Amino acid sequence: MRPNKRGELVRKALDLFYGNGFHATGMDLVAAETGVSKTSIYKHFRSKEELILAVLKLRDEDFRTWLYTRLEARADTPRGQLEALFDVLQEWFEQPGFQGCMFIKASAEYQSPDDPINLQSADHKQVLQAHFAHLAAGAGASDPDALARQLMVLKEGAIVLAALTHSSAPARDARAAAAALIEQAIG
Amino acid sequence: MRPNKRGELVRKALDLFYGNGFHATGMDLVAAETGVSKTSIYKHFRSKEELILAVLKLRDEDFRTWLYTRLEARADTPRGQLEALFDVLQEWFEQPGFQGCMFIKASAEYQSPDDPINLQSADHKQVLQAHFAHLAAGAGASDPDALARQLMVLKEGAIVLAALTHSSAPARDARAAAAALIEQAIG
DNA sequence: ATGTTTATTTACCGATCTGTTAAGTTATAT
DNA sequence: ATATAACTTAACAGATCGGTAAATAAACAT
Repeated sequence: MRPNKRGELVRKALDLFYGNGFHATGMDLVAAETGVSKTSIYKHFRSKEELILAVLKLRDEDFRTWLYTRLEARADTPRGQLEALFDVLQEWFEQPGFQGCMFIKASAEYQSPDDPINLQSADHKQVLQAHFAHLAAGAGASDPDALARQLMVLKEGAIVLAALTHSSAPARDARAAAAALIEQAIG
Repeated sequence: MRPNKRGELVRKALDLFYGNGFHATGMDLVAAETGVSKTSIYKHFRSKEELILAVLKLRDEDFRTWLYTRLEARADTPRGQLEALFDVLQEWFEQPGFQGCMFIKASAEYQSPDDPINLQSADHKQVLQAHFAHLAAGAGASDPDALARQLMVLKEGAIVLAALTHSSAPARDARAAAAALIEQAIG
């Protein structure tokens, strides 16, 4: 398989899993939609689980790169980027294909605490929280970790409700709440 | 089927779906675990989807009854109940079988916007939000709906993160955030 | 040109999926 | 006692699940 063909496969599999769910998307469909035969898929991934893990890895990279880039485009100070978080998330919610957070959905379908899919999803959230804590520290927050955790709560809540209501309105509610919390934590 | 036998069936199906997921739980397993034959199940529910909808209806009643009861046990004023919300949620997170919000998981697996399962999940959130708005109005909030929406964002975020991290810590972060928002909205 | 690897198609495996059919059992009501 | 309904077991569809084996075609190096 050409090296970039594998990337196309994972990327297309991402769309299928994201749009239809993990259990509901069979490997036959993945093969049909990617044009890669099932035999070839299983040459590169020993199981469906391994393919899902590769998909989640790609999603983590894509999403974090996109988020960080959009935050930097909106503000060049740590505090400004924290305040811009829910404006950027609102952009995401308003994109045509928005269907919620892939990691939340993955851990909802594979909820055993020691399932690799669950662990990798938890890791994604951990990396994001560390980034927010880094920004909070740069902005001079008295307790950067606490502010980061609070922003994470708002972020996950906004994503879930935006997906459930098919509306970007929760981003505005979260934005208002975040502004108050940031003001309180930094001054 | 005896009238209470049907209730036992739905209740046991709830446990199975909640613990294993919806697609991952087959009707054969439901029949085996409930002791109700598959034929009898299909006498009362025309499809798996109808059973799931009955399960969600039961969950909505159970959860809201439990939540309202616990809130009233902790405070007898609207504002007090709003402030107690995340203490009560923390109780939930620390219960042995806690596995996140069933409605979020249901809408994650059946994400088509017009899927009855998705619509019923959205309805549950709507009813809860209306209750919070009622409390906020009783507490004298200047914009009760806005406060209710913000609390919903915190609530969903706390639930998702508690499930993902297998910890009740997000309840404390959400509690602190909620206290600031309530103080700001009511004074 | 020839041998070797690499990828593809096609068909298949056993298990499980939702849902049904047919025949037998149990309980209830008259 | 007997008719009727409720419920059971058991087997069966037809489709799909994740995953493989064998045969074929294309790319490659020598």
